[in-house]
Amino acid sequence: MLTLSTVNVNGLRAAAKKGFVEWLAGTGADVICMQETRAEADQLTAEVREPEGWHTALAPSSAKGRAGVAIYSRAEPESVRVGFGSAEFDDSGRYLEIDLPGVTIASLYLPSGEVGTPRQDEKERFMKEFGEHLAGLRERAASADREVVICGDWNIAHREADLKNWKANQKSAGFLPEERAWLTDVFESGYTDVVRTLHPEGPGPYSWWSYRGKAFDNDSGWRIDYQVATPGLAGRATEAVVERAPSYDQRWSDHAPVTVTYDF
Amino acid sequence: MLTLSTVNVNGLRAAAKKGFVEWLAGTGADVICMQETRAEADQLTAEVREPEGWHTALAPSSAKGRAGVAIYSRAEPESVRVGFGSAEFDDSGRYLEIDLPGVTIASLYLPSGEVGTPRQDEKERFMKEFGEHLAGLRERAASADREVVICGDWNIAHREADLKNWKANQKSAGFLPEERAWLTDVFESGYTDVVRTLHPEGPGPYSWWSYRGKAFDNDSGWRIDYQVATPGLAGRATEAVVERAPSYDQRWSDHAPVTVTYDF
DNA sequence: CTTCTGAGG
DNA sequence: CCTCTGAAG
Repeated sequence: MLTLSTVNVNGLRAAAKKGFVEWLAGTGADVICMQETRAEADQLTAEVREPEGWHTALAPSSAKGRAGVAIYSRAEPESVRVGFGSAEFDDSGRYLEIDLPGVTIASLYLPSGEVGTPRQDEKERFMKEFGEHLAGLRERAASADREVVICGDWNIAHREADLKNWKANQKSAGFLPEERAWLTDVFESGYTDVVRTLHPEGPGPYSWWSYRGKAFDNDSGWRIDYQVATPGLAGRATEAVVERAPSYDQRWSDHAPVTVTYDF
Repeated sequence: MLTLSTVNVNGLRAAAKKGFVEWLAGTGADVICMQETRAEADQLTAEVREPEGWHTALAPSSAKGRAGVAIYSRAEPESVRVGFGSAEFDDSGRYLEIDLPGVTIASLYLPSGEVGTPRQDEKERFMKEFGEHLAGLRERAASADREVVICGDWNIAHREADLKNWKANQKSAGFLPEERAWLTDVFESGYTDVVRTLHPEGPGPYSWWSYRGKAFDNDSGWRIDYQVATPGLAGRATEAVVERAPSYDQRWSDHAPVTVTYDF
Protein backbone atom coordinates (compact mmCIF):
# COMPACT_ATOMS: atom_id res chain seq x y z
CA MET A 1 0.00 0.00 0.00
CA LEU A 2 1.34 3.34 -1.08
CA THR A 3 -0.63 6.54 -0.61
CA LEU A 4 0.51 9.64 -2.48
CA SER A 5 -0.75 13.19 -2.00
CA THR A 6 0.03 16.12 -4.24
CA VAL A 7 -0.84 19.70 -3.40
CA ASN A 8 0.10 23.15 -4.51
CA VAL A 9 0.49 24.85 -1.12
CA ASN A 10 0.60 28.43 -2.48
CA GLY A 11 3.37 29.47 -0.11
CA LEU A 12 4.40 26.92 2.45
CA ARG A 13 4.93 29.56 5.13
CA ALA A 14 1.42 30.92 4.71
CA ALA A 15 -0.08 27.43 4.48
CA ALA A 16 1.70 26.40 7.68
CA LYS A 17 -0.04 29.22 9.54
CA LYS A 18 -3.45 28.30 8.18
CA GLY A 19 -3.71 24.55 8.69
CA PHE A 20 -1.10 22.72 6.63
CA VAL A 21 0.71 21.54 9.76
CA GLU A 22 -2.45 19.97 11.15
CA TRP A 23 -3.24 18.44 7.77
CA LEU A 24 0.23 16.90 7.58
CA ALA A 25 -0.06 15.52 11.11
CA GLY A 26 -3.38 13.90 10.23
CA THR A 27 -2.72 12.56 6.74
CA GLY A 28 -2.36 8.87 6.09
CA ALA A 29 -0.22 9.48 3.01
CA ASP A 30 3.24 7.98 2.66
CA VAL A 31 4.51 10.63 0.29
CA ILE A 32 3.50 14.29 -0.16
CA CYS A 33 4.45 16.15 -3.31
CA MET A 34 4.22 19.90 -2.91
CA GLN A 35 4.37 22.79 -5.33
CA GLU A 36 4.73 26.53 -4.87
CA THR A 37 6.53 26.22 -1.58
CA ARG A 38 7.90 29.73 -2.23
CA ALA A 39 10.54 29.41 0.47
CA GLU A 40 14.09 28.39 1.09
CA ALA A 41 14.87 25.81 3.73
CA ASP A 42 16.04 28.32 6.33
CA GLN A 43 12.89 30.40 5.95
CA LEU A 44 10.81 27.52 7.30
CA THR A 45 10.15 26.68 10.92
CA ALA A 46 11.46 23.34 12.16
CA GLU A 47 7.95 21.89 12.39
CA VAL A 48 7.52 22.47 8.65
CA ARG A 49 11.11 21.95 7.53
CA GLU A 50 11.70 18.70 9.41
CA PRO A 51 8.44 17.31 10.74
CA GLU A 52 8.78 14.27 12.95
CA GLY A 53 8.56 11.06 10.96
CA TRP A 54 9.24 12.53 7.51
CA HIS A 55 12.19 12.74 5.17
CA THR A 56 12.06 16.01 3.28
CA ALA A 57 13.56 17.00 -0.06
CA LEU A 58 13.29 20.62 -1.20
CA ALA A 59 13.94 22.21 -4.58
CA PRO A 60 13.45 25.96 -4.14
CA SER A 61 13.65 28.40 -7.03
CA SER A 62 16.71 30.59 -7.44
CA ALA A 63 14.23 33.48 -7.63
CA LYS A 64 13.24 34.29 -4.06
CA GLY A 65 9.62 33.77 -3.17
CA ARG A 66 8.77 32.05 -6.46
CA ALA A 67 7.73 28.51 -7.38
CA GLY A 68 9.58 25.80 -5.40
CA VAL A 69 8.71 22.11 -5.09
CA ALA A 70 9.22 19.56 -2.35
CA ILE A 71 8.66 15.89 -1.58
CA TYR A 72 8.09 14.63 1.94
CA SER A 73 8.24 10.87 2.42
CA ARG A 74 7.96 8.64 5.46
CA ALA A 75 10.63 6.35 3.99
CA GLU A 76 14.08 7.63 3.19
CA PRO A 77 14.51 8.01 -0.57
CA GLU A 78 17.12 5.89 -2.34
CA SER A 79 18.01 9.01 -4.28
CA VAL A 80 16.89 12.58 -4.89
CA ARG A 81 17.26 14.56 -8.13
CA VAL A 82 16.55 18.26 -8.69
CA GLY A 83 15.46 19.33 -12.17
CA PHE A 84 15.32 17.27 -15.36
CA GLY A 85 18.50 18.28 -17.11
CA SER A 86 17.29 21.64 -18.40
CA ALA A 87 19.64 24.61 -18.48
CA GLU A 88 16.68 26.96 -18.34
CA PHE A 89 14.50 25.27 -15.75
CA ASP A 90 16.62 23.22 -13.36
CA ASP A 91 17.05 26.08 -10.86
CA SER A 92 13.49 27.33 -11.21
CA GLY A 93 11.96 25.23 -8.44
CA ARG A 94 9.68 23.30 -10.75
CA TYR A 95 10.80 19.67 -10.69
CA LEU A 96 12.10 17.20 -8.14
CA GLU A 97 12.32 13.40 -8.26
CA ILE A 98 12.89 10.83 -5.58
CA ASP A 99 13.34 7.09 -5.87
CA LEU A 100 11.67 4.72 -3.48
CA PRO A 101 12.01 0.97 -3.91
CA GLY A 102 10.59 0.16 -7.35
CA VAL A 103 9.09 3.57 -8.00
CA THR A 104 10.20 7.05 -9.03
CA ILE A 105 8.02 9.84 -7.66
CA ALA A 106 8.22 13.38 -9.02
CA SER A 107 6.82 16.72 -7.91
CA LEU A 108 6.11 18.98 -10.88
CA TYR A 109 5.10 22.63 -10.99
CA LEU A 110 4.51 23.50 -14.62
CA PRO A 111 4.51 27.25 -15.37
CA SER A 112 1.03 28.72 -15.29
CA GLY A 113 1.53 30.86 -18.39
CA GLU A 114 -0.29 33.99 -19.44
CA VAL A 115 -1.61 34.44 -22.94
CA GLY A 116 0.08 37.18 -24.92
CA THR A 117 3.09 37.48 -22.63
CA PRO A 118 6.57 35.96 -22.47
CA ARG A 119 5.28 33.75 -19.67
CA GLN A 120 3.22 31.77 -22.19
CA ASP A 121 6.34 31.25 -24.30
CA GLU A 122 8.13 30.03 -21.20
CA LYS A 123 5.30 27.56 -20.54
CA GLU A 124 5.60 26.27 -24.10
CA ARG A 125 9.36 25.85 -23.81
CA PHE A 126 8.85 24.00 -20.54
CA MET A 127 6.26 21.67 -22.08
CA LYS A 128 8.55 20.85 -24.96
CA GLU A 129 11.59 20.10 -22.82
CA PHE A 130 9.59 18.31 -20.17
CA GLY A 131 7.88 16.14 -22.77
CA GLU A 132 11.30 14.88 -23.79
CA HIS A 133 12.16 14.16 -20.17
CA LEU A 134 8.93 12.19 -19.76
CA ALA A 135 9.84 9.96 -22.70
CA GLY A 136 13.33 9.27 -21.39
CA LEU A 137 12.06 8.68 -17.89
CA ARG A 138 9.56 6.12 -19.14
CA GLU A 139 12.21 4.30 -21.15
CA ARG A 140 14.74 4.19 -18.34
CA ALA A 141 12.09 3.08 -15.85
CA ALA A 142 10.88 0.30 -18.15
CA SER A 143 14.36 -1.13 -18.61
CA ALA A 144 14.96 -0.96 -14.85
CA ASP A 145 11.56 -2.49 -14.12
CA ARG A 146 10.52 0.58 -12.16
CA GLU A 147 7.24 2.45 -12.07
CA VAL A 148 6.97 6.24 -12.35
CA VAL A 149 4.44 8.77 -11.14
CA ILE A 150 4.57 12.51 -11.75
CA CYS A 151 2.51 14.34 -9.18
CA GLY A 152 1.92 18.01 -9.42
CA ASP A 153 0.31 21.14 -10.67
CA TRP A 154 0.38 20.74 -14.43
CA ASN A 155 -1.47 24.02 -14.94
CA ILE A 156 -3.53 22.54 -17.77
CA ALA A 157 -7.11 21.31 -17.64
CA HIS A 158 -7.27 18.45 -20.10
CA ARG A 159 -10.89 18.24 -21.18
CA GLU A 160 -14.15 20.13 -20.90
CA ALA A 161 -15.05 18.10 -17.80
CA ASP A 162 -11.91 19.39 -16.11
CA LEU A 163 -13.09 22.94 -15.48
CA LYS A 164 -16.40 24.50 -14.59
CA ASN A 165 -16.56 27.07 -17.31
CA TRP A 166 -14.81 25.61 -20.31
CA LYS A 167 -16.63 27.64 -22.93
CA ALA A 168 -15.45 30.94 -21.51
CA ASN A 169 -11.90 29.68 -21.10
CA GLN A 170 -10.99 28.47 -24.56
CA LYS A 171 -8.54 31.35 -24.90
CA SER A 172 -7.29 31.21 -21.32
CA ALA A 173 -3.88 29.91 -20.34
CA GLY A 174 -4.46 26.45 -18.90
CA PHE A 175 -7.14 25.46 -21.43
CA LEU A 176 -5.60 26.41 -24.75
CA PRO A 177 -5.95 23.85 -27.55
CA GLU A 178 -2.17 23.43 -27.81
CA GLU A 179 -1.82 22.86 -24.08
CA ARG A 180 -4.64 20.32 -24.08
CA ALA A 181 -3.13 18.56 -27.10
CA TRP A 182 0.23 18.35 -25.37
CA LEU A 183 -1.41 16.73 -22.35
CA THR A 184 -3.25 14.31 -24.63
CA ASP A 185 0.12 13.34 -26.08
CA VAL A 186 1.41 12.69 -22.56
CA PHE A 187 -1.60 10.54 -21.76
CA GLU A 188 -1.16 8.58 -25.00
CA SER A 189 2.54 7.98 -24.57
CA GLY A 190 2.64 5.53 -21.71
CA TYR A 191 1.33 7.71 -18.88
CA THR A 192 -2.10 7.53 -17.29
CA ASP A 193 -4.25 10.24 -15.68
CA VAL A 194 -4.92 8.22 -12.53
CA VAL A 195 -7.71 10.31 -10.99
CA ARG A 196 -9.68 10.42 -14.24
CA THR A 197 -9.34 6.66 -14.61
CA LEU A 198 -10.86 6.11 -11.17
CA HIS A 199 -13.44 8.84 -11.72
CA PRO A 200 -14.37 8.59 -15.39
CA GLU A 201 -17.36 10.84 -14.94
CA GLY A 202 -16.93 14.62 -14.82
CA PRO A 203 -17.38 17.37 -14.11
CA GLY A 204 -14.39 17.53 -11.83
CA PRO A 205 -13.18 16.57 -9.37
CA TYR A 206 -11.62 20.04 -9.37
CA SER A 207 -8.42 20.68 -7.47
CA TRP A 208 -8.04 24.48 -7.77
CA TRP A 209 -10.42 27.36 -7.15
CA SER A 210 -9.32 30.96 -7.66
CA TYR A 211 -9.19 33.13 -4.58
CA ARG A 212 -10.94 35.82 -6.60
CA GLY A 213 -14.65 36.28 -6.32
CA LYS A 214 -16.77 33.37 -5.08
CA ALA A 215 -15.03 30.65 -7.10
CA PHE A 216 -14.71 28.27 -4.15
CA ASP A 217 -18.25 28.74 -2.87
CA ASN A 218 -19.63 28.23 -6.38
CA ASP A 219 -17.30 25.26 -7.00
CA SER A 220 -16.06 27.11 -10.03
CA GLY A 221 -12.85 25.13 -10.17
CA TRP A 222 -10.28 23.57 -12.45
CA ARG A 223 -8.71 20.11 -12.38
CA ILE A 224 -5.06 20.97 -13.00
CA ASP A 225 -3.37 18.86 -10.32
CA TYR A 226 -2.67 15.34 -11.51
CA GLN A 227 -1.04 12.08 -10.63
CA VAL A 228 0.33 10.81 -13.93
CA ALA A 229 1.64 7.25 -13.69
CA THR A 230 3.07 4.46 -15.77
CA PRO A 231 0.49 1.73 -16.44
CA GLY A 232 1.86 -0.81 -13.98
CA LEU A 233 1.35 1.65 -11.15
CA ALA A 234 -1.78 3.35 -12.50
CA GLY A 235 -3.47 -0.06 -12.76
CA ARG A 236 -3.00 -0.56 -9.06
CA ALA A 237 -4.69 2.66 -7.98
CA THR A 238 -7.59 1.76 -5.73
CA GLU A 239 -8.89 5.10 -4.50
CA ALA A 240 -8.52 8.74 -5.41
CA VAL A 241 -9.88 11.72 -3.49
CA VAL A 242 -9.57 15.45 -3.77
CA GLU A 243 -9.49 16.77 -0.23
CA ARG A 244 -11.62 19.85 -0.81
CA ALA A 245 -11.79 21.98 2.33
CA PRO A 246 -15.20 21.95 4.02
CA SER A 247 -15.50 25.74 3.80
CA TYR A 248 -13.82 28.78 2.39
CA ASP A 249 -12.33 29.82 5.74
CA GLN A 250 -10.81 26.42 6.38
CA ARG A 251 -8.70 26.43 3.24
CA TRP A 252 -4.96 26.73 3.61
CA SER A 253 -4.31 26.96 -0.14
CA ASP A 254 -6.23 27.76 -3.29
CA HIS A 255 -5.51 24.15 -4.35
CA ALA A 256 -6.70 20.98 -2.59
CA PRO A 257 -4.61 17.87 -1.97
CA VAL A 258 -5.15 15.12 -4.55
CA THR A 259 -4.61 11.81 -2.79
CA VAL A 260 -4.35 8.39 -4.41
CA THR A 261 -3.85 5.00 -2.84
CA TYR A 262 -1.97 2.37 -4.84
CA ASP A 263 -1.90 -1.35 -4.10
CA PHE A 264 1.86 -1.28 -4.49
CA MET B 1 -12.80 76.34 21.99
CA LEU B 2 -10.69 74.64 19.41
CA THR B 3 -9.55 71.05 19.78
CA LEU B 4 -6.78 69.78 17.51
CA SER B 5 -5.62 66.21 17.09
CA THR B 6 -2.54 65.10 15.24
CA VAL B 7 -1.74 61.49 14.42
CA ASN B 8 0.51 59.54 12.14
CA VAL B 9 -1.93 56.90 10.90
CA ASN B 10 0.72 54.63 9.32
CA GLY B 11 -1.42 53.90 6.27
CA LEU B 12 -4.92 55.30 6.31
CA ARG B 13 -6.37 52.24 4.60
CA ALA B 14 -4.91 49.89 7.18
CA ALA B 15 -5.88 52.20 10.04
CA ALA B 16 -9.45 52.39 8.76
CA LYS B 17 -9.75 48.62 9.02
CA LYS B 18 -8.38 48.54 12.55
CA GLY B 19 -10.31 51.26 14.39
CA PHE B 20 -9.56 54.68 12.90
CA VAL B 21 -13.12 55.03 11.63
CA GLU B 22 -14.55 54.43 15.11
CA TRP B 23 -12.00 56.79 16.64
CA LEU B 24 -12.94 59.53 14.16
CA ALA B 25 -16.64 59.03 14.87
CA GLY B 26 -16.02 59.37 18.60
CA THR B 27 -13.49 62.19 18.74
CA GLY B 28 -14.43 65.61 20.04
CA ALA B 29 -11.70 67.28 17.99
CA ASP B 30 -12.50 70.05 15.53
CA VAL B 31 -9.47 69.43 13.35
CA ILE B 32 -7.47 66.25 12.70
CA CYS B 33 -4.01 66.48 11.19
CA MET B 34 -2.85 63.18 9.75
CA GLN B 35 0.48 61.93 8.48
CA GLU B 36 1.51 58.85 6.52
CA THR B 37 -1.87 58.45 4.88
CA ARG B 38 -0.07 56.45 2.15
CA ALA B 39 -3.03 56.61 -0.19
CA GLU B 40 -4.51 58.63 -2.99
CA ALA B 41 -8.06 59.92 -2.69
CA ASP B 42 -9.57 57.26 -4.95
CA GLN B 43 -7.93 54.44 -2.99
CA LEU B 44 -10.00 55.35 0.07
CA THR B 45 -13.51 54.22 0.88
CA ALA B 46 -16.15 56.93 1.08
CA GLU B 47 -16.42 56.59 4.85
CA VAL B 48 -12.75 57.54 5.15
CA ARG B 49 -12.46 59.89 2.19
CA GLU B 50 -15.55 61.96 2.98
CA PRO B 51 -16.84 61.22 6.46
CA GLU B 52 -20.10 62.87 7.37
CA GLY B 53 -19.55 66.22 9.04
CA TRP B 54 -15.94 66.76 7.93
CA HIS B 55 -14.17 68.79 5.31
CA THR B 56 -11.14 66.91 4.08
CA ALA B 57 -7.94 68.13 2.46
CA LEU B 58 -5.42 65.57 1.20
CA ALA B 59 -1.83 65.97 0.07
CA PRO B 60 -0.65 62.58 -1.12
CA SER B 61 2.90 61.90 -2.23
CA SER B 62 3.70 61.56 -5.91
CA ALA B 63 5.39 58.27 -4.92
CA LYS B 64 2.63 55.71 -4.54
CA GLY B 65 2.16 54.26 -1.08
CA ARG B 66 4.56 56.72 0.57
CA ALA B 67 4.13 59.54 3.07
CA GLY B 68 0.99 61.65 2.49
CA VAL B 69 -0.64 64.17 4.85
CA ALA B 70 -4.23 65.27 5.38
CA ILE B 71 -6.30 67.67 7.43
CA TYR B 72 -9.90 66.96 8.32
CA SER B 73 -11.87 69.86 9.79
CA ARG B 74 -15.46 70.28 10.86
CA ALA B 75 -15.43 73.84 9.52
CA GLU B 76 -14.70 74.56 5.90
CA PRO B 77 -11.20 76.03 5.51
CA GLU B 78 -10.82 79.55 4.16
CA SER B 79 -7.94 78.20 2.10
CA VAL B 80 -5.81 75.12 1.60
CA ARG B 81 -2.13 75.05 0.55
CA VAL B 82 -0.06 72.01 -0.38
CA GLY B 83 3.68 72.18 0.30
CA PHE B 84 5.76 75.13 1.46
CA GLY B 85 7.30 76.36 -1.77
CA SER B 86 9.98 73.69 -2.06
CA ALA B 87 10.88 72.27 -5.46
CA GLU B 88 12.14 69.11 -3.81
CA PHE B 89 9.42 68.47 -1.24
CA ASP B 90 6.13 69.99 -2.38
CA ASP B 91 4.96 66.81 -4.12
CA SER B 92 6.29 64.48 -1.43
CA GLY B 93 3.15 64.39 0.74
CA ARG B 94 4.82 66.00 3.72
CA TYR B 95 3.16 69.34 4.26
CA LEU B 96 -0.33 70.80 4.06
CA GLU B 97 -1.77 74.02 5.50
CA ILE B 98 -5.30 75.18 5.98
CA ASP B 99 -6.59 78.53 7.21
CA LEU B 100 -9.46 78.73 9.63
CA PRO B 101 -10.61 82.13 10.95
CA GLY B 102 -7.62 83.64 12.75
CA VAL B 103 -5.44 80.54 12.66
CA THR B 104 -3.31 78.61 10.20
CA ILE B 105 -3.11 74.88 10.90
CA ALA B 106 -0.49 72.68 9.25
CA SER B 107 0.02 68.95 9.01
CA LEU B 108 3.72 68.08 8.82
CA TYR B 109 5.44 64.76 8.15
CA LEU B 110 9.15 65.36 8.48
CA PRO B 111 11.33 62.65 6.90
CA SER B 112 12.34 60.01 9.38
CA GLY B 113 15.93 59.80 8.18
CA GLU B 114 18.40 56.97 8.50
CA VAL B 115 21.94 57.55 9.66
CA GLY B 116 24.59 56.86 7.05
CA THR B 117 22.18 56.87 4.10
CA PRO B 118 20.91 59.45 1.61
CA ARG B 119 17.71 59.54 3.59
CA GLN B 120 19.49 61.35 6.41
CA ASP B 121 20.74 63.95 3.93
CA GLU B 122 17.19 64.35 2.70
CA LYS B 123 16.01 64.91 6.27
CA GLU B 124 18.66 67.58 6.74
CA ARG B 125 17.70 69.34 3.52
CA PHE B 126 14.07 69.24 4.63
CA MET B 127 14.91 70.71 8.05
CA LYS B 128 16.85 73.54 6.46
CA GLU B 129 14.18 74.49 3.94
CA PHE B 130 11.36 73.98 6.39
CA GLY B 131 13.11 76.13 8.99
CA GLU B 132 13.01 78.98 6.49
CA HIS B 133 9.34 78.37 5.86
CA LEU B 134 8.64 78.49 9.61
CA ALA B 135 10.31 81.89 9.87
CA GLY B 136 8.34 83.32 6.97
CA LEU B 137 5.11 81.80 8.22
CA ARG B 138 5.60 83.37 11.64
CA GLU B 139 6.30 86.78 10.10
CA ARG B 140 3.34 86.73 7.77
CA ALA B 141 1.04 85.49 10.51
CA ALA B 142 2.19 88.21 12.90
CA SER B 143 1.53 90.97 10.41
CA ALA B 144 -1.89 89.53 9.61
CA ASP B 145 -2.66 89.05 13.31
CA ARG B 146 -3.06 85.30 12.83
CA GLU B 147 -1.93 82.41 14.97
CA VAL B 148 -0.14 79.36 13.60
CA VAL B 149 0.13 75.75 14.75
CA ILE B 150 2.16 73.06 13.04
CA CYS B 151 0.85 69.65 13.99
CA GLY B 152 2.62 66.53 12.96
CA ASP B 153 5.24 63.89 13.09
CA TRP B 154 8.47 65.85 13.38
CA ASN B 155 10.51 62.63 13.66
CA ILE B 156 12.79 64.20 16.29
CA ALA B 157 12.69 63.67 20.03
CA HIS B 158 13.80 66.96 21.52
CA ARG B 159 15.24 66.11 24.92
CA GLU B 160 16.23 63.14 27.02
CA ALA B 161 12.76 63.10 28.56
CA ASP B 162 11.27 62.61 25.11
CA LEU B 163 12.28 58.99 24.63
CA LYS B 164 12.60 56.01 26.90
CA ASN B 165 16.12 55.02 26.04
CA TRP B 166 17.98 58.21 25.24
CA LYS B 167 21.45 56.93 26.10
CA ALA B 168 21.31 54.13 23.58
CA ASN B 169 19.91 56.42 20.90
CA GLN B 170 22.40 59.24 20.74
CA LYS B 171 23.53 58.07 17.32
CA SER B 172 20.04 57.18 16.10
CA ALA B 173 18.12 59.19 13.54
CA GLY B 174 15.51 61.13 15.49
CA PHE B 175 17.79 61.91 18.45
CA LEU B 176 20.95 63.16 16.81
CA PRO B 177 22.52 66.28 18.35
CA GLU B 178 22.05 68.27 15.15
CA GLU B 179 18.38 67.29 14.89
CA ARG B 180 17.77 68.20 18.53
CA ALA B 181 19.59 71.50 18.07
CA TRP B 182 17.45 72.32 15.05
CA LEU B 183 14.31 71.68 17.08
CA THR B 184 15.68 73.86 19.90
CA ASP B 185 16.12 76.62 17.34
CA VAL B 186 12.49 76.20 16.30
CA PHE B 187 11.33 76.38 19.91
CA GLU B 188 13.43 79.51 20.50
CA SER B 189 12.26 81.32 17.40
CA GLY B 190 8.67 82.13 18.24
CA TYR B 191 7.18 78.63 18.34
CA THR B 192 6.16 76.70 21.45
CA ASP B 193 6.10 72.96 22.14
CA VAL B 194 2.54 72.97 23.46
CA VAL B 195 2.39 69.50 25.01
CA ARG B 196 5.67 69.97 26.90
CA THR B 197 4.45 73.33 28.23
CA LEU B 198 1.34 71.69 29.68
CA HIS B 199 3.32 68.66 30.84
CA PRO B 200 6.68 70.05 31.94
CA GLU B 201 7.63 66.81 33.64
CA GLY B 202 8.91 63.88 31.62
CA PRO B 203 9.44 61.16 30.81
CA GLY B 204 7.00 61.29 27.93
CA PRO B 205 4.22 61.52 27.16
CA TYR B 206 5.38 59.34 24.27
CA SER B 207 3.46 59.33 21.02
CA TRP B 208 5.18 56.54 19.05
CA TRP B 209 6.15 52.98 19.90
CA SER B 210 7.88 50.75 17.38
CA TYR B 211 5.96 47.73 16.16
CA ARG B 212 9.15 45.73 16.65
CA GLY B 213 9.61 43.73 19.82
CA LYS B 214 7.63 44.67 22.90
CA ALA B 215 8.09 48.42 22.61
CA PHE B 216 4.43 49.22 23.24
CA ASP B 217 3.99 46.85 26.18
CA ASN B 218 7.16 48.19 27.79
CA ASP B 219 6.17 51.79 27.00
CA SER B 220 9.48 52.09 25.23
CA GLY B 221 8.33 55.08 23.21
CA TRP B 222 9.38 58.35 21.67
CA ARG B 223 7.69 61.76 21.75
CA ILE B 224 8.08 62.81 18.12
CA ASP B 225 4.56 64.07 17.38
CA TYR B 226 4.12 67.71 18.32
CA GLN B 227 1.79 70.64 18.23
CA VAL B 228 4.07 73.62 17.70
CA ALA B 229 2.24 76.93 18.04
CA THR B 230 2.82 80.66 18.05
CA PRO B 231 2.71 82.08 21.58
CA GLY B 232 -0.72 83.67 21.31
CA LEU B 233 -2.24 80.26 20.59
CA ALA B 234 0.11 78.18 22.74
CA GLY B 235 -0.76 80.35 25.76
CA ARG B 236 -4.38 79.41 25.36
CA ALA B 237 -3.82 75.64 25.46
CA THR B 238 -5.79 74.23 28.36
CA GLU B 239 -5.37 70.49 28.02
CA ALA B 240 -3.16 68.07 26.16
CA VAL B 241 -3.52 64.30 26.02
CA VAL B 242 -1.81 61.52 24.14
CA GLU B 243 -4.50 58.98 23.35
CA ARG B 244 -2.43 55.89 23.96
CA ALA B 245 -4.38 52.74 23.06
CA PRO B 246 -5.41 50.65 26.07
CA SER B 247 -3.65 47.56 24.70
CA TYR B 248 -1.39 46.39 21.93
CA ASP B 249 -4.22 44.76 19.97
CA GLN B 250 -6.40 47.82 20.08
CA ARG B 251 -3.89 50.04 18.31
CA TRP B 252 -4.66 51.15 14.79
CA SER B 253 -1.27 52.82 14.27
CA ASP B 254 2.19 52.73 15.79
CA HIS B 255 1.59 56.39 16.75
CA ALA B 256 -1.09 57.71 19.12
CA PRO B 257 -3.20 60.83 18.54
CA VAL B 258 -1.89 63.92 20.33
CA THR B 259 -4.88 66.07 21.19
CA VAL B 260 -4.81 69.63 22.52
CA THR B 261 -7.68 71.92 23.45
CA TYR B 262 -7.18 75.66 22.99
CA ASP B 263 -9.34 78.39 24.50
CA PHE B 264 -9.51 80.02 21.11
C1' DC C 1 6.78 44.07 13.11
C1' DT C 2 3.94 46.73 9.85
C1' DT C 3 2.31 49.15 5.54
C1' DC C 4 2.82 49.85 1.29
C1' DT C 5 4.36 48.26 -3.71
C1' DG C 6 4.47 45.12 -8.00
C1' DA C 7 5.08 40.44 -9.84
C1' DG C 8 2.98 36.30 -10.14
C1' DG C 9 -0.66 33.38 -9.70
C1' DC D 1 -8.11 37.80 -3.78
C1' DC D 2 -3.68 35.78 -1.98
C1' DT D 3 1.56 35.26 -1.28
C1' DC D 4 5.53 36.56 -1.97
C1' DT D 5 9.21 40.67 -2.53
C1' DG D 6 11.77 45.04 -1.17
C1' DA D 7 11.54 49.80 0.45
C1' DA D 8 10.34 52.39 4.18
C1' DG D 9 9.31 53.18 8.75
